[in-house]
Amino acid sequence: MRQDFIRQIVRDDLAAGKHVAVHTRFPPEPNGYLHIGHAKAICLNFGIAAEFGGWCNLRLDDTNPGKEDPEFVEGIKDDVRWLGFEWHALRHASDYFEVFYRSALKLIEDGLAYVDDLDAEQMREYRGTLTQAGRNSPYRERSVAENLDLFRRMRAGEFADGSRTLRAKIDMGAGNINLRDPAIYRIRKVAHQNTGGAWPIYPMYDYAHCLSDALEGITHSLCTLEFEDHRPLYDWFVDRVDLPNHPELWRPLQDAGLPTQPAKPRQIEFSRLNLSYCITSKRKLAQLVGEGHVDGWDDPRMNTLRGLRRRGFTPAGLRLLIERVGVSKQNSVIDYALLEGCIREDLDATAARRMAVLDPLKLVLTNLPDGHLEMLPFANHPKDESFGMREVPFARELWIEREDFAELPPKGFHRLKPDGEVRLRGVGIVKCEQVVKDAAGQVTALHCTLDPQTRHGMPGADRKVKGTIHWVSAEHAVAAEVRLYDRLFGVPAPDSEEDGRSWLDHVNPQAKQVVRAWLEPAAAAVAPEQRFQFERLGYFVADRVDHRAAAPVFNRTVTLRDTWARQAGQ
RNA sequence: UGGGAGAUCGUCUAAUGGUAGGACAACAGACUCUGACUCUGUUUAUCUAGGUUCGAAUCCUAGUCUCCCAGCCA
Repeated sequence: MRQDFIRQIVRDDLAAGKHVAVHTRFPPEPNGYLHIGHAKAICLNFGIAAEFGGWCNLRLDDTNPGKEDPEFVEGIKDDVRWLGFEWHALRHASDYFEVFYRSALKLIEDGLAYVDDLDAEQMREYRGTLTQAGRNSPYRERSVAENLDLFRRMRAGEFADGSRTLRAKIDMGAGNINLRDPAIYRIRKVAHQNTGGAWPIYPMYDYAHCLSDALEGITHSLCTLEFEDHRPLYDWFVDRVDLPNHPELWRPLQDAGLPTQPAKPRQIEFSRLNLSYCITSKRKLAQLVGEGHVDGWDDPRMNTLRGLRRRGFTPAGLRLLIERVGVSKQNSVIDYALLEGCIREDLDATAARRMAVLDPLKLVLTNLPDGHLEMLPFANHPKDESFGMREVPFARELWIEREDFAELPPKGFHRLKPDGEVRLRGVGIVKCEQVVKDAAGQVTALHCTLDPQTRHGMPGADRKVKGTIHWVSAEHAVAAEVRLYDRLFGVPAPDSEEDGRSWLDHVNPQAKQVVRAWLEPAAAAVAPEQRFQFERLGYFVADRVDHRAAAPVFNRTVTLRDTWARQAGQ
C-alpha cells in the first residue's frame, strides 16, 4: 500500500480508534469542466476511501449561483465515472442551505456573528493589510436581537444585493486575515441551478464547506495547499456550530430523507498537481475555449479530462500518473514526459496493432504480377496472443512512409535507400532498384523487388536486415483524416510571465495538424474511442465525435518513444 | 519581528537518530520482423553555517530561498 503522509494519518487515526471508517469527498464547484489537476484530488479521495474500506461522496460545491451551471454538473459526473470511480452519495452544498441558515441563527444567538452594513469597499478598508491589523466595523456590536431581526429580513429578501453581510465575530487583529471577521453570508438575488429562487442569500465557501463536511460525516477533508490558512476558520465553524450535539439544526435533512450523521472532520492539505507545458486554471481554460484558440472544452489539445479523453488518454494511464506523482506538501511541477510515459505504458499493453501510412510514397514490387493479391496474417499484439490475428491485404503497389526512404541517407539510417534493402513488415525483404522522379526532381515512386526466399516460411525468412518498415496496400487502403496533436504550449512553464510574454503568447499553433492518411482496412471499421498502436508511429484513437467507419477520423494520442528521431535531430 | 507552509538526484518521491532508497528522465549495452516493448548496467541529491550525538536528511540555533493569504470567489 502507498505510504504518503495522508495515508499515514488515516492509518494512525484508524488505529487510534478515532473513526470506525474513512469518509472522504470530492467537492468541485460546477463552474467549469474538470482538468488534469482534478484527477489528483479524485484519485486521492476515492482511492483512500476504497483502500481503507470507507466511502467517498461526490459533492457539488454550488454556493455561488450565476457562475455555476447544470451543464458542468453533468460533465463532472461523467468525468469522474470515466476516470473509474463511483460515489457513495451525490450531494450538493445547496442540499444543506436550510441547515446553514439555522446554524447561522445559532451563531448569532451565541454572539458569534453579526450583520454588517459596510459595503465591499469599506469592508476592505476596515480589514487592514497583510502587515497592519484591521479595525472593528461600527456595526460589530449590534445586539443579538437586532442581528437576528436583520438576518431574518436578509433571508426574507428585504435588502438589496450587496447591502449587508453576515459576518463571523472573531478577531480583526488576527495575523491570519481569514480570521478578521470573515463574511459568511452575502445577499445575491440570483436563481440557483439547484434551488431556483428559494434563497436571496448564499453562504460563503469557508462557512459552507466545513459544515457540509461535518454533515456528511467526512472524517478526512483533503484539499490543496492554499487552504492551509483557512484551517483555523474551518475548525472554528465546526466547533462553534457543533452539529453532532445539535440535531435540531439538521432535522430538515432527516425529514427530507437524507441520511445524516454529523462528525468532526479534519482538513488536510496537499500540493496540487502541476504539469509542465500545461495550464490548470479554470479561467484560462475557459479563455482558450471562449477566444477560439481551441475547438471546445473537449478539444484534444486541452488538458481537461474531456480533452484528454478525446485525445485518447486512458483512465488507467491517468491513474498510474497520479500514483507515480505521489502526495506531499511541496510545490512541484511534474514533467509532461511522465504523463506520456504512463499513457504509453498502459496503451502498449492494451492497444491492438495496425498499420497506417501518414505521408505516403508509392512503392511498386516489380517482380510481382499485376493483380497480385494475398491476405497476410498479422498478430494484433506482439506479446499478447489473446488479441488474436487479422488479415492484411498485400498487393503489388503499396504505400510506405515518405520518411522511410532517403536518397542521401544520414549516418545510422536503417531504412530504405537506393540499392538498399529493408524488410517490409510481415512480407519479406525488398530491394530498391529504381527511384522514380517527376520533372521537378521530386521522388514519386520506388521500384523494388521482393526477395521470395525471405517470405514467411521460406528458409531465408530469418535473414537479417537493419530496418523494418510498415506499409499498406494502395488499392485496399482506406483514406482517413488523422489529426496529429502536440503540446498546446511551446514552453515548459507557459504561466511564468517571465520575459514579459503572457501565457497566450506561448500557444503552439502547430499543436494540431490534420493529414490525409491511408489505413489498412482493419483499422477503419472500428467503433469511436477504439485505441490502436499504428506501428512505428504512435498510439491513435478513433475520434469519439467525428469518426465513421466509412470516413475514419483518428487522433494521435502520443507518439512512440523515438530514439532515432532524437539521435538524428542532434 | 504580519500570518501560514515548504526546501533530498534533471523531475517527482522515500528514509519517523543507525547503509541516502525507488520511480520517471538521461546515457550505454543486449534483444528485436515496430529505431517500440522488454532486459542489463551507468551517471546524478540531503538549501547554508554552526551545534547536540558514538552516529544527523531527521534534533537545536541562526540564516538563505520558494510558495500561499488583504473576494460579498472556491
